[in-house]
Amino acid sequence: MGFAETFKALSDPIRREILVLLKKGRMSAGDIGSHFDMTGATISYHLSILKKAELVFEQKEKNFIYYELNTSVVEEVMLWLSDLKGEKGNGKTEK
Amino acid sequence: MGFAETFKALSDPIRREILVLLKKGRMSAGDIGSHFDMTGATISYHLSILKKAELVFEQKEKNFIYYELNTSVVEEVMLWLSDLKGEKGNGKTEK
DNA sequence: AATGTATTTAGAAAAACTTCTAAATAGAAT
DNA sequence: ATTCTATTTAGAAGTTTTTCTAAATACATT
Repeated sequence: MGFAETFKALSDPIRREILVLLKKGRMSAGDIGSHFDMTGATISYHLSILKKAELVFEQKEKNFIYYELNTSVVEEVMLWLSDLKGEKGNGKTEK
Repeated sequence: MGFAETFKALSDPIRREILVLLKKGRMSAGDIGSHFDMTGATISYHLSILKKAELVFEQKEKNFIYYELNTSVVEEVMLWLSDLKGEKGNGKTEK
């Protein structure tokens, strides 16, 4: 939770691309990594940040770890932006 | 445009708070600064980042500079998130 | 013209971020 | 049990971000 972590996670292009990949469905860390020209360790670092932001969750299976998009947090961010835009809502604000 | 700059701008809590302040209407740099325990120079730095991200625009008047929220970029971010979530929307960006 | 007010720019220091290599962990297959 | 495969953790290097102080700019007022 906390918009700080969520927006920070979204602020990196690699991490946004990972999220877009996950739109199609869950993927293992290795499969995700194969889309980028970086070491597995670096991908693991990015996944850990997405996980901390709760933008993804993981499922261990055999010796793979699958990552899946968590759309509910995406929704929360949209609500914050919607409120910023001055959408009806209840006028509550959070930083 | 460029989501990189936009999300990066949104990733800082001070900058998000500035945007929330601007919900009520335009404010001068000084008025914005008075809400925070930081030097005017630092506020100016944050405003420059919001400006680069086009999340705000400025209007010079006398020797004041007024800042105002740019809701259209907020809207674009919402669309990106909506697409990520797999919304149908207007079908602009499918996969 | 001189001073004051509002804001930005420059430069520097500290903290945070991104990336790598190398090593560690955990489960699967031989 | 040993080795292979998938992934993470640790430590270090380079880069970027955030903040400050001090100086600069620009307009307004005296």
